[in-house]
Amino acid sequence: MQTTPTATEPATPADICSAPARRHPRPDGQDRYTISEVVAFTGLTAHTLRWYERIGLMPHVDRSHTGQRRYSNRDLDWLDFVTKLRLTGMPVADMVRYAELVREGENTYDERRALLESTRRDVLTRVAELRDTLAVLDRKISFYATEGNTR
Amino acid sequence: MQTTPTATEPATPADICSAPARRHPRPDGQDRYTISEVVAFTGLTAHTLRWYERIGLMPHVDRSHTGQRRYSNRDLDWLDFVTKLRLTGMPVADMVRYAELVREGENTYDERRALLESTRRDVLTRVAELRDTLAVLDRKISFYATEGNTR
DNA sequence: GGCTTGCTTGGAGTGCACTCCAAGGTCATA
DNA sequence: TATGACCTTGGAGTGCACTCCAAGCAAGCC
Repeated sequence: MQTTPTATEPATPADICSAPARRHPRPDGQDRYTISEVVAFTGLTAHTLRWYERIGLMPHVDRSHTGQRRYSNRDLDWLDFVTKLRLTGMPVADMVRYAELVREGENTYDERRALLESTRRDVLTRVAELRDTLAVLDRKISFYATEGNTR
Repeated sequence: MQTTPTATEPATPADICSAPARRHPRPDGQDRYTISEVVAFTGLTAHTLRWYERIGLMPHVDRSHTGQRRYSNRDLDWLDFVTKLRLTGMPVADMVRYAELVREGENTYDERRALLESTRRDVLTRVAELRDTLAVLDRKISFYATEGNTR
């Protein structure tokens, strides 16, 4: 899963001074975060995080001795990646498929690469479409800006 | 509504030789298309076209003497634009708002421009996000391509 | 005239991605 | 040890953007 020990930026400071130093930013923590800390990091809701786990999009999250979730930096990396995939418009089902491949081990490298390459193509198409749209928007905007100096 | 008489490319030829010359490609037709012709043009379904009209996303489509829809080139231009907006991820409600402004006339130019400019900003953000994602994908893909020469 | 194909409507149904709820257990601080 | 914020679960609910359905009218062809 080629997880690099990514040092992320301080992220949203949120209410860092109201509570007794809730230890928000990722870098200075150890490797066990509560669900609400992960919420603060990723911008996902707790509901969504639990849901991701239910549908098999998260590789088993560790638990405290009382059964509460404790996310690792590795989990956070995974969530970052999933978030990126999500905003390409990739369906959750496909992401689950990828997660399965990761669980299955190294002999799925080929299929994983194929999946990512297909996603890559989709992204390129999407970018091209957006550029097109941008051109249309610019034409309309400049029309409204010049012609539309009403009042 | 600054509708330019856009001459579009031949689009999908479809089953142009099976039926008695169904007059598919836009350019050579006059200004009245049936719903199924519009389906062939836009790739939208008839359901969606009727739904767009119901929710106020279409500026009143003309009807035949028996009440069937007859779309004009102007309508087709509008649909092209709507389709572009749609794939920026703009919510349909916002597009309806824009359609309302168009119906209200020239004194809404300012608001229309503001709406399009905000959309434009969204598109730029989106493109930047996609570029980011592309970088991540490329890293992973090249990892799988080199490291992953299993078998 | 009969058949097929296409169009009409209001309203109900679908699929996706969350999003929320109730009921209860846990944790940190005063 | 009590208070209040936080966490747990399964299952139900939500919002968006379609998508489909049934019932019926209309047009073109044999």
